[in-house]
Amino acid sequence: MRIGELAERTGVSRRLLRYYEEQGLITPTRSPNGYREYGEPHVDVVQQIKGLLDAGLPTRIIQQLLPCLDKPHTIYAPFVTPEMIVTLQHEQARLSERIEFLTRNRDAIADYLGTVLTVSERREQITS
Amino acid sequence: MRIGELAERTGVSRRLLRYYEEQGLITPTRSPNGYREYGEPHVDVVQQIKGLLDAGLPTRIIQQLLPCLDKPHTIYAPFVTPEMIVTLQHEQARLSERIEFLTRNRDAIADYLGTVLTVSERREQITS
DNA sequence: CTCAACGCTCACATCGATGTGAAGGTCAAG
DNA sequence: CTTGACCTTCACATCGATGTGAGCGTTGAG
Repeated sequence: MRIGELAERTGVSRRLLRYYEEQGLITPTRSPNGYREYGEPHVDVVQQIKGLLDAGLPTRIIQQLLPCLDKPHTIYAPFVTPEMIVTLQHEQARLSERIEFLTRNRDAIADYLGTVLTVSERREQITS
Repeated sequence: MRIGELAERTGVSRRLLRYYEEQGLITPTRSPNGYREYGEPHVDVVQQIKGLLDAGLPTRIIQQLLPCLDKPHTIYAPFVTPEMIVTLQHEQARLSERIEFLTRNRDAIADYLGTVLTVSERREQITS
């Protein structure tokens, strides 16, 4: 498919799709006329990228992460340098921290909402 | 304490502390001479802000979140408008999505690392 | 053939989070 | 009284993620 269709199916603008490519996150092939050609798997990859970006990860990290996020679990082991492993472990730890932090905050909000809602319920009973 | 100490204790630059204030996230008092004066609780708040920012939340959301993230669980209920509640519920949902997404990805990396490490162990046994 | 809809590249604009520095005020130690 | 280490405001710079548009090529339908 071409860039327009992919944009529509992923909700990511054409501009950004080209940007992702520039950042080395996706590498579509080119038709003879120079048009970018995307395959079906790109839909998932782009959504993955979008999600990670939304989650606050920078593209240069996403680039490191992507190769180990595909389903068929291809073994890239021979190409994996020790440095990459270290980077991945490091990133994994950072992800965990982030998750923990967000969870704590979400739970705090839940608590708060719980309290607030109970109180306003009580108030409703009184005023009614 | 003044801005320098707070910066040192939180690891957040003076510049950013002023920026947070400009964004309405913290409101230090002023000494007669115009210097910003921070209290002990600001240390925690600033670290909270830093964490949320690192987690990818924009300041305008953090501003909404902060009032319900303090420990003594003050009841702000009387001041809470229905719109704010809706916003909070919405933000809570978004946080959950983010958490879920990050968790999935972290686990995928864990899987990958698991596989890669096992393979390289096996290789070591062979070559040794 | 022409026109609309799409694609391409390139470049400049914006926005939020930050850095950096200028020009000046405050204050404590020597 | 001076010097150095703070503080102030203001403004411009940068960086990453995005938008927008100009100028031009491609393609398919009428």
